[in-house]
Amino acid sequence: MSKVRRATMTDVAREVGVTAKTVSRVVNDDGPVAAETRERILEAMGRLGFQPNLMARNMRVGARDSTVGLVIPDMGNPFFGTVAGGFESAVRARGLTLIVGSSAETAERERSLISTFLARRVTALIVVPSADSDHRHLRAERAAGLPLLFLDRPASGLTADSVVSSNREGARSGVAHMIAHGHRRIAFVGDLPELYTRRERLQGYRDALAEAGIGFDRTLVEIGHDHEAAAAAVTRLLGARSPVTAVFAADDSAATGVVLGLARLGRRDMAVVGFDDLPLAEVLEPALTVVAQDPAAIGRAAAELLMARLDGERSRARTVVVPTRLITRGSGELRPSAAAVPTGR
Amino acid sequence: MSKVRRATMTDVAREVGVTAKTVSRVVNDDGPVAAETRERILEAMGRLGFQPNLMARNMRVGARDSTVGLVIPDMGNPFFGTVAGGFESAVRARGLTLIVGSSAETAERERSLISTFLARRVTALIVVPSADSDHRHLRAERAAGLPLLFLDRPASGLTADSVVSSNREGARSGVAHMIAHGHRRIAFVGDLPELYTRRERLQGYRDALAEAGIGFDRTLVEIGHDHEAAAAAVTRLLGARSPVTAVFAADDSAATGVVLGLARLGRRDMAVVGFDDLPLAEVLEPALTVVAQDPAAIGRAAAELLMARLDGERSRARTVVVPTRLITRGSGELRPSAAAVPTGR
DNA sequence: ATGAAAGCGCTAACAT
DNA sequence: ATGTTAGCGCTTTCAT
Repeated sequence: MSKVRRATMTDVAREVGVTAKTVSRVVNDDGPVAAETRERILEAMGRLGFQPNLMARNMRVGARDSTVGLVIPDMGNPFFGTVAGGFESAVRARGLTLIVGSSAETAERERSLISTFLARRVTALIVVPSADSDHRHLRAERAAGLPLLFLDRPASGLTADSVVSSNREGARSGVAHMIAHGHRRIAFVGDLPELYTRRERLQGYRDALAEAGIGFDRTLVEIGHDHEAAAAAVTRLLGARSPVTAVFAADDSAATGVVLGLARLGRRDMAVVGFDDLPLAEVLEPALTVVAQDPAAIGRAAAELLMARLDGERSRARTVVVPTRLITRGSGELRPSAAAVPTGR
Repeated sequence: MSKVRRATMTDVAREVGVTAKTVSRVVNDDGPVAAETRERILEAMGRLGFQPNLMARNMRVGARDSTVGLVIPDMGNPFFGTVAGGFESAVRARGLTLIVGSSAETAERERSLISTFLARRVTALIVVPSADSDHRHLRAERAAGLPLLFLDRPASGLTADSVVSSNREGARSGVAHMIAHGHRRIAFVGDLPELYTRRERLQGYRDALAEAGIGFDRTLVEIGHDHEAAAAAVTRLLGARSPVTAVFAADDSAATGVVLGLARLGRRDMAVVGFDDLPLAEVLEPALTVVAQDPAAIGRAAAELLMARLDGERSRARTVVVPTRLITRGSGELRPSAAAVPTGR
């Protein structure tokens, strides 16, 4: 019952009366082995419950560990979970295993995780950078040929491959959608201003306004880092002298809060478009129109980029932009309500 | 730019003019080193970008790999993601890293992942079993002292530690809640019958009925494996000669489908209680009453159990049941509507 | 077709 | 305070 030594190749070899090398040949299908010897070795392996020690193998072969290190802000966030899943299923055929950790959006935990992963000699490193992190310390790794990839947000202080959503264009299309339905006073509710994704989406919002010749009003831009903050923001926006008729919620947390705030106010007449799809979006009343990201595709794109690097592709750093898609369900198609339309001059 | 050899302890030692062992002493804070030597070693380490090779260390120390292998059905599912996150933050202080893979609910992928993890010599193994898997093959590992833990569902063919939600009692309380509000015809909509969690929750449903002296009617038990199936189930249940007045949705997918189905029918008068909380639950109209699980607590409980085992606890297999909590928000408190109440005999 | 020796990077157990 | 030797489990290289 106590921790017993696992069978090694040498154990198996001794059982059969051969050398470890011969067992190794059987295990790796490498070099000739007499059919009968192979039989006996396989039998002994089964009997002893032998499993080759991957650590030892990787070490001797001088190969890196057959893992890919992944640093994400939060494992409970289905967006990152789905990205990770898409990545994992794309690389598993190659014998790569995923090793993950949460940075909790802090630069310090991010660094400590990266450092653990490097110590493990991961085959490649994927990072979703936290807001205040700096990646210059990875330059040496990059120079040494370690495939490095940044996800959802670009690296800072370092040029490297990255995969991101089409944040700007996605946001632009979502806002343009509401403009096309007659809205001119459209609020932007999003995460903290230092976040890359928020900045990009805010740009997209401004792009859409500019295209339509609508002036940018900074009082319509609110921070809604969590549900309650976003709900409060909506209340403020609707209580203003010249209230908005539509809201663009730049991430799922903001969208949830906006919907919540509107529900509390009993307002069903506001147009809303969210960024990032929500499982219950179609159940809401009105059903929520969103700019959907494709997290599984992001994971797959990351896998492809990385595998190309592992296959020796030496081209310069690439950024893959994964398209978003507007899913219209009702909330974005509401026309400006009479009640909310400014009384005019 | 090509894959360059990483600096080793010997490289550092040579730089400084000492032996690898001395460098090792500095790195591991193990044994005395002259202050000045230490300085020079640290300097050289920095200059060469030395990072100790964890694989080599683990191997020499005869320790297992400092990782915990985790097999979950789906990384994109926030429930499992949050469990994993809770576990990870609890074990990180111990220097353990999480290595994960998705089984996609298939026994075959589950086995292949387990096998990869064993080959890596993980320190412990955590598995969320897929419906048709068999864990007898892990008996030898267990006997050899590998800490083994089953999550969310028990192992099959093997006695081992496990952590589960209080599925039965949680479901009982959710259904009892609706009974307390006057409902007697309550439907059960859940996942496929072979799933452990569904079976337990169905038992809880029956417990609640029995307590209230309400007969069990198998025609009120429906399968809603995905949203659409659950929505269709609701339509059937309401179209019956003697329609239900309340629905217990035994998992989040069923709950989403039930809410969706009711919305399509325009029925706001049905009591609904879901199992497992949903991010938008409070935004629904009426807001969704749920039996909430506590995935982070499940992860922490798993970490504690496992760490106790690593510390040598040899007691027999334990099952930790993590409590659920009824969150009342409105949908479970609706009284049976006149329209839906059976006309009586 | 099989084996012997050496070594991957590190550390345990002894020296000195 | 530092060094030597040996070996973790495996594979490479070269013999036989």
